[in-house]
Amino acid sequence: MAKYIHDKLDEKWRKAYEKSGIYNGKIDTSKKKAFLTVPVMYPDGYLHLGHLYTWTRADIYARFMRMKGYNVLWPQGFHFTGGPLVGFSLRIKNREEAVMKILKMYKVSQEDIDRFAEDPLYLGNYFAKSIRGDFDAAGMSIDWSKNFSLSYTKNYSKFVEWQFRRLRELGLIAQGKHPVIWCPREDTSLGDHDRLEGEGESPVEFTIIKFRLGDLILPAATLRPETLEGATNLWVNSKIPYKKVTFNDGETWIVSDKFVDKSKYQKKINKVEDFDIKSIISKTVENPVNHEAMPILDADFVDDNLNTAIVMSVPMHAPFDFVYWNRLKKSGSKFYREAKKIIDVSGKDSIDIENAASSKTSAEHLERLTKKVYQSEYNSGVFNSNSKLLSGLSVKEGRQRMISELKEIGAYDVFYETSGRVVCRCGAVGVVNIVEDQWFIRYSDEDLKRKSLEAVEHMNIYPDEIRLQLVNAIMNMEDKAATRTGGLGTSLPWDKKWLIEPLSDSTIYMAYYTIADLIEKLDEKYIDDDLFNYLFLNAKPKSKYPEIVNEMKRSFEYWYPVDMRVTAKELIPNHIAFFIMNHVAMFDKNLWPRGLSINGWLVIDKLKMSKSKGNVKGITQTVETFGADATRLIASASNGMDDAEWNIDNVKGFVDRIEFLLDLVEAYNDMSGEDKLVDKYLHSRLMGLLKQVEYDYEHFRYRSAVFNAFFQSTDLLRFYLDFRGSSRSSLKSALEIISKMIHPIFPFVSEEINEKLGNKELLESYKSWPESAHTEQDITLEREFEVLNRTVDDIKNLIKILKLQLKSIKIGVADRAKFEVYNKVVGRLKEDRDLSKIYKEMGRDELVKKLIKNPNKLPDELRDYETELNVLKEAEGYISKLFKVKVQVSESSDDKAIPGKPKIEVE
RNA sequence: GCAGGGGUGGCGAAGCGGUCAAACGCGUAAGGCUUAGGACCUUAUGACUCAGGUCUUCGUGGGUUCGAAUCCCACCCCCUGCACCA
Repeated sequence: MAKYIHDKLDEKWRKAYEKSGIYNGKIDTSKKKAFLTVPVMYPDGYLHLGHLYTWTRADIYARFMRMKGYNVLWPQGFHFTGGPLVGFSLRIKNREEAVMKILKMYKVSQEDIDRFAEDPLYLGNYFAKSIRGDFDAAGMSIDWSKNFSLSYTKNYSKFVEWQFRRLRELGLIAQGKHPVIWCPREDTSLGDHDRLEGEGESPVEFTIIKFRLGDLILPAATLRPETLEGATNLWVNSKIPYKKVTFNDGETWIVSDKFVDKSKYQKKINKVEDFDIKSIISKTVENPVNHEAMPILDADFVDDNLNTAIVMSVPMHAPFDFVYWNRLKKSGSKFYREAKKIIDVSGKDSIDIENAASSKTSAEHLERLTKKVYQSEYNSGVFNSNSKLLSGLSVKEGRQRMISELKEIGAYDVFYETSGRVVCRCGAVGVVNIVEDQWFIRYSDEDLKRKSLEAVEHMNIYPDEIRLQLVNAIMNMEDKAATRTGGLGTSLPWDKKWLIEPLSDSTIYMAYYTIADLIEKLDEKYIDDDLFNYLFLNAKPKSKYPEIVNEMKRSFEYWYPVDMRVTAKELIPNHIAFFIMNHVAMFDKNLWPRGLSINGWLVIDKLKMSKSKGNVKGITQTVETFGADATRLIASASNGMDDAEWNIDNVKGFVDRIEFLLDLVEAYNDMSGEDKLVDKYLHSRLMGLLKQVEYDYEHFRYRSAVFNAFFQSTDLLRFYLDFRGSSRSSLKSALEIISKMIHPIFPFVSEEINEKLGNKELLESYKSWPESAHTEQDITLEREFEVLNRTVDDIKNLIKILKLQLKSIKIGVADRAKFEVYNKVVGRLKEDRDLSKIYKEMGRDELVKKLIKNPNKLPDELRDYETELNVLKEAEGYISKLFKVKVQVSESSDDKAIPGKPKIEVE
């Protein structure tokens, strides 16, 4: 038994590849090129199998392409821009428990931990190194000579500055105001990852309707200004404190105490005074649109965490309002009057608030109901004649109409509120701040969108469903805020207080890979916009450049555009869309991206479990335990972008089969059998698999690739040996094909097999992928081997049923005449399936009756008499070995012997 | 709300108009092996049968077709993303 000792084997071949320099992309104009990239990652922690999934998929592409004769460049950089490194450093500084536990688990020295807390760059470089080590251990064929970090590498920052000046020249940069969730304590924007609570919450625009009470303004905040004509009153809450705020524009508002703090980010405050809300309860304001009187009433559901804490009451369109309004009716209040319903919803979406909110009045129930009412009215509501202003309009139209009406009469304002509670890591509750001078990239530009869609149309996208998603993402693209105030990054060249944020400084960096190593050798004085214009936009050179610049230009022109970008699906609506759109904006059409391959998430079941046991498996540990090749099996977790559950038990079957192949590689040389039908079958099947596997690799269907290239092919070999196949040349050729088919996925073990077969060259050093096109498959023969397998199953079945002590087996293959009838029926069935007609045409043959008796099981494959007979005859020994009795195969004219289904007699 | 994806056996997951009771893997059961456990091997795993047979299933309800898990329509349910944040 050959033992699969992966660590030795891995090391041997890793070194061989390193020495060969195959991973280093060198210009070779005699070869077609393939430029592969995977997005840069943040070096803010250790790599785990989930990350490795994407990179392994990319690596398989790289290796497959090399075997197909392509010159492959696959560089990899890291991303330092923005918050992640700074954030991680801060968490270490705060000695957050979860973070410290991980660092301890990986045995990071105290000295390093202390430096992490002070120096995010040190931290980034530390983890970048660790991640590189993991990639190498797992056999990634990355060209590290072109590694750099965004935007930490100084020359890359210059490249980004050039990009932004160019975008500005193209009219794709704009400045404007922008609502952002803000930490009032730290005075910075509050990103998702900086939040203790409220991930995914965003600013929501509320309409403020100004109700006037003398000089005072009662600002009711609402998401549904269109219901104003159905309003009966205002609600305030006497249990919460209110203030009288005078703003710089001269208006004085009555609002909750809590609102005052929030409002200063959106309006300039002049003066704040205490206010006794009870002093205005029961007074009346006027509805600014229909001039009806609206009393100010007390209600304890008014929440001062939300907005102004002045609520416009619309009982027939808001369940909470209805419940409280209904109480007035019951208590016989003088303020009660009939509330008007102004929006109708037809059909089954209609909700009767009177019914739904009368019996059950729990807050949860009312909240759910509110959502439903809001949705159904927004989607299919129409204003009825109770609304003078909006009658006949849909709710969507009515809202716009009402807003312009309110603007006209000076009763309109807006206020942004967070869509849910947001809490900063520092503990402060987040508010919405309106940033006045934010810089945007104008992704909404129609011309840019149009050209980007054109780019997408010409891209190879795997799986192709992604194309639709990408088209939608681009069509719906709005302007993107491209700058921020905190974190790491490149300053905006014309407004230095801003840093270019990470999704905006990482859109065309793939072009920089092609010069990343060379530019470091160039004198700084040449590195400016003129250089980049010359290199990337083919502008006339402004200076006389040293030779290295021409080398850079040749490199860019050889490798560009990006042929394949491999990434996980969450980047489609943002990074991938930006990547495409910036290429379209900056570069000529022939430099636009050409390919995209998307994967889902990898869910690692068993590893999580072992983690809780304290038995952590990072990449290094996994590779040490199972070997690089076995670790790479994760790539087979899924065919497309579905999330894949991965179970480390899969590795067991892998080792078993690898050892089988290694054994066979030792043993095949001693075999000396003749070539028989089974050898033809073996070859035919392998050719079929090869064709399938090639398709699988080309379409990034790696689950299927592993299944066919590895599991199916080893099953086939096992069958061949069980069948007593023993041809030395057949086995050698089979092992050769299999080792090549599995090589992109299992590069190291396949090289070992390849070497033992006597091949000296590395499989990626020449065009080694076997051709399958010229070799015809023998489908008829394959079918007859299926007949054999089915017959064996049937025999097993019979023995079980009869419970007999088996003495001998007789197999009767149908005679030549039956095959003729059979093939005639099959041929006829290809024309149409009118069974009664066929029955008439074919005559009252017993066999015809049998064949078409069950419409679900109509035969559809032609069969060959001689092949069937010969295959089964050759299989006599095989069947005899299986059942350990004498087997006799002969022709039979018995009715039970049907083509494809021989007669079986057991005794 | 907008956009995208999905509902198949105990589980994961193939199939995407015709040998589909449904690949492959896991789990489970029985047997072999073993001092025992693990690993490994064999068999079974929708129901009813017992000479290779029959019936019922692929979210729900309709439709197209000789034939549908696969195509069309409607409905129900689930997941993901929605931007200044990686």
